[in-house]
Amino acid sequence: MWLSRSDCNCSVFTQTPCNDQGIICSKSTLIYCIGWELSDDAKPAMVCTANDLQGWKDFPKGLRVLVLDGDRSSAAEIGEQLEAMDYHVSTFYDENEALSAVSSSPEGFHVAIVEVSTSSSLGGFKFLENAKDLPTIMISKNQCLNTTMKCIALGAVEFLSKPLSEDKLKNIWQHVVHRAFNSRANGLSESLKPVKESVESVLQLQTGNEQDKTHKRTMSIDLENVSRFGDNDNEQSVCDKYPAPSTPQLKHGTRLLDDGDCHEQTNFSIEKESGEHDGECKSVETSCENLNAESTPQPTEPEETPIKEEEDFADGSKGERAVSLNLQNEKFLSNADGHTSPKKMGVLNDSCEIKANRKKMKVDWTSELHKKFVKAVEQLGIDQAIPSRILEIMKVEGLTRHNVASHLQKYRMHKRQSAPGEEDRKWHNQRDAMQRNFYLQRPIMAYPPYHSNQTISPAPIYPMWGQPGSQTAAVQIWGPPAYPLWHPTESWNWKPYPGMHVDAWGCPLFPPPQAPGFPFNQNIPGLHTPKPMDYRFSMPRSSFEHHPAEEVVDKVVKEAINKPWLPLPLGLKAPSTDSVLAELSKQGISSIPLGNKGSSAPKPC
DNA sequence: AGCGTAATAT
DNA sequence: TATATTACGC
Repeated sequence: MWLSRSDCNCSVFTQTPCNDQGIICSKSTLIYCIGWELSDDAKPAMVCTANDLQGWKDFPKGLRVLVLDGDRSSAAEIGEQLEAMDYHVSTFYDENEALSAVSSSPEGFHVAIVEVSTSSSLGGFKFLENAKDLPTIMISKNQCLNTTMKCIALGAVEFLSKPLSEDKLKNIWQHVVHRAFNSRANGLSESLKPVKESVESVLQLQTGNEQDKTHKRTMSIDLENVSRFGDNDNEQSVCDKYPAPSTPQLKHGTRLLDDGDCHEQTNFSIEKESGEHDGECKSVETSCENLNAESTPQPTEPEETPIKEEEDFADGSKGERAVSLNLQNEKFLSNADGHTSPKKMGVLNDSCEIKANRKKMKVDWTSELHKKFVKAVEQLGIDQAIPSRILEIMKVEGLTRHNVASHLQKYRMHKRQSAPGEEDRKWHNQRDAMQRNFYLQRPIMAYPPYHSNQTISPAPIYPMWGQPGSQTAAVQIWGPPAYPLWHPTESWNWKPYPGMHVDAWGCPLFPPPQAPGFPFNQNIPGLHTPKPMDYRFSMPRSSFEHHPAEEVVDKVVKEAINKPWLPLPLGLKAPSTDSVLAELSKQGISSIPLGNKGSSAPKPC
């Protein structure tokens, strides 16, 4: 059985197969409709029986729409379309008339549709700026991104291109409901309450709350009863910060951030959809997090735990938030998905913070924490260093034996894989690379992968949110990042020459060359070998970026260095002492501190 | 039960 | 990628 659009006027309902209980409205649909997401326990509520659909009967009939279009024929056409949908239409050709109508009768309109023309007057903008209490949809014949952006920036809830179709118009009620549910509690105007209550009422019926069935009524009636939608106080309503969902069918300027995987207009994947709403419906997160909280064990003192929590973002990628402990201050890493949008910044953190306490948490092995760890390991000695004892010595609240075991596993692996004295640098370099990468790429938003290495791109049809060479663009558009960048003094990862610091794996040996096999790879033709001075500014040289030959050589050389007691692999000759010394001399190294530190020295067989 | 390790998941 | 989780053998 399928839910057809005609069965339910809520036109964003996705068509979802269901069991014989009735009709399943998708999760995303409900988010759109009601502004909050039902918990897993309440999932049966998403099963709409034919009877329940009565609650939405005639919805959204009666929506009062103000139309402002200087072009009379165009205005008439829009009016006809809207009336055909049982909306009540008030048409204006002049922004001043429209504004005075709104101010004299604020209860008269639920939503405005305003034409903005690039050629003639700026009346549309004037109306937009002066009727902030009214959810306003801007329309234009020209799909100019600049205009679109301006409209949205000025507070429009949506931008639609003309000609308007029924598909475009039938979802405009969402903006009304969205505003009703997303105004601050203290800013919720009396006129919004009926809308909210109506929706709640119907939804409670759907959740099987029998006692509410007596209050069953249709949305069309409730919309008629709404007096007005404006906020009474001067406080900016939340909806200004979280625009209502765009009409799903449309691919216009406001959805340029789509990463190319736009689905059929009414066929959103639940995962993606719910992700997109992470930032828009606070109550969505609250409800589902409560559930998560019950199943996810919490640290005894979360505020003292070096914990990160992961956040899912719209594109499925994740960001992390570090909730710091007694070791350092809280720092936000924000999302690394490059998909940041204004609606996800700033106030949005409210919901994110709620979320923060729910999800699995990661230990952020910061420099200091790692130091503590290493200190404990060294104190215990390599033989006695077992997770439980390390944990005892570290005395970090919130840290679990499992955390330590996991870190210990990695620690030992690194010790095994790295040459003595090289470990430290290697460890640091890895994090260096990662975080340089993080720093460089973070501001790049929604940048197609095939552009990633492009330094000169053709004039884009749409603006890029950031690209190599213009990374500041995104920041300029959306304001400063919501996350502080890594602070050098706080992080071991930003030391200019991390290898010179002995706070991790062992004793540093050399200034950081590009790869362990420094005497060799520099002689391989075609390999880019930055000078030491370039080191800090070069892009991270992960194994993925290495030339395959370089990677192989690195591996072989590393092996040879790690296990000098083994014969050299076939085809690899030991460098002559002279060549090594010459190379070292070239790099400004006159002596080699071969002394290894403590137990980290490998014992030859 | 705790540990080490490897594989796998997040 | 880093870290967590899991499975397994000890």
